[in-house]
Amino acid sequence: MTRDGRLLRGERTRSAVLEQALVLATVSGLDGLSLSQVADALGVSKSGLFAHWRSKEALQLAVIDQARVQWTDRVIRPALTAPAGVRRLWAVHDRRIAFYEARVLPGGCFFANAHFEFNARPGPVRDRLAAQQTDWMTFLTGLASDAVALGDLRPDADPATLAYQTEAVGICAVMQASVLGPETTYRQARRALLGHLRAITTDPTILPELS
Amino acid sequence: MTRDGRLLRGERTRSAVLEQALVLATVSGLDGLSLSQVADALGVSKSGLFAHWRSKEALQLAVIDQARVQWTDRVIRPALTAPAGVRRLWAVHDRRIAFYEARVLPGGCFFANAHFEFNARPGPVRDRLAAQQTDWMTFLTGLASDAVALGDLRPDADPATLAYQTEAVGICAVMQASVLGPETTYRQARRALLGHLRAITTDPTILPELS
DNA sequence: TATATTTACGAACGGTCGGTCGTTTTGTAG
DNA sequence: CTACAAAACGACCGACCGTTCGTAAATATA
Repeated sequence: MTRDGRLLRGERTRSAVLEQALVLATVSGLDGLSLSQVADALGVSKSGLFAHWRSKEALQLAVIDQARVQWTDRVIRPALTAPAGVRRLWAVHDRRIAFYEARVLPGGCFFANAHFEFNARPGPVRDRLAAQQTDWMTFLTGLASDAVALGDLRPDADPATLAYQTEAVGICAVMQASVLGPETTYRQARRALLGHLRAITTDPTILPELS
Repeated sequence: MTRDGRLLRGERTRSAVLEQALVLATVSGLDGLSLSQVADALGVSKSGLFAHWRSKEALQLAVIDQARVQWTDRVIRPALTAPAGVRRLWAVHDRRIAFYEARVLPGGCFFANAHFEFNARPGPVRDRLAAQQTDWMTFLTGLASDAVALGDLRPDADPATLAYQTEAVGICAVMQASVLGPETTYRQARRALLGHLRAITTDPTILPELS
């Protein structure tokens, strides 16, 4: 247990900076972000940031980790309360859309923004983003696989394809929301996946109705 | 017919700049792009660019138009040779994936990258990107609608949902290609949509086999 | 030839960027 | 109170940004 007030202060500002940087990164981009921007938004000095991170890149990597923590807390963990199988896969998708709906991040989805920003720029940032993406797809594929193994889905359903479709519908949602309007888009995003799941499930009664 | 060699020279460099800027924008971003970068890549002077576009923003808008022309030439127009109906919708998707596969743009998809870069930044650039996106979705919805009207698809198929799913699978493809590998991803992207189309068509024989 | 017109250039500007450094402030420990 | 350690600051650096401006080169017209 840390009782040193100096360290406590450091950790407090450190986490405040990460939170703010995560928000700003979804608007200006993870690279478009400027350190002055972050510092000014928090009323701290730019040079003070270098006491916590040696370079901008180090801060960017920390922001990625922060985004992952947020995603786990607000999307994955709540969804894990649903029973394993197709209902849990649906819960993850539903929570994800709810996360977008709640406008937690003004720029929509940190991972989508950052991924498209860095996917053609080799380096540690791109690598970490890619790792997050593979982890996420592995997670989704595992959920789909469980749903098949538990008999919730027809045995010929391909977990990889289902994971791909789930991710596709989710990404497309956050992409279109700012253009076609959130309400229409998110309804469409739920309808598209739920309709598909109901079509391949062995027991439609365990899934919510199409609205 | 313009015969003035001065104007001809201007148009030549103008289009060369747009072509180069489009390529670089998919790597560095439409805003991350720097004018020196574009100028150096072509061996022209940075100040010379301002003879053609009054500001960086004007160039960005021109690049968007250039990207639209390229997209029309390489995706839409070739697909229009397919017979109207579900085959044409499939042809558009297939050509789109082929466009990604051909690595025409090193950063994957200009519109996806630019959209995620600007979707939270109000201004003329965002507005034009949004307009392109609505046009594209209108186009896809029209194709789906035709497919229903022609009797290629079951009458209860919803064109808007089908357009949404088509776009989702396409976007997800270019997103995942750099992470999961192009071959797997693009096969998945084709399989996902083709499987869905075959499931809702009235005559599966007019569509290619699932591979 | 002389004169416009258009494209393209080099030099320079103010501003912002990421980053460094020495110092001050804040808190702990003897 | 003194000595020390961590956090935060202000001033400053070189590099690059988008942009402006006066000028030279190329091409048209007379």
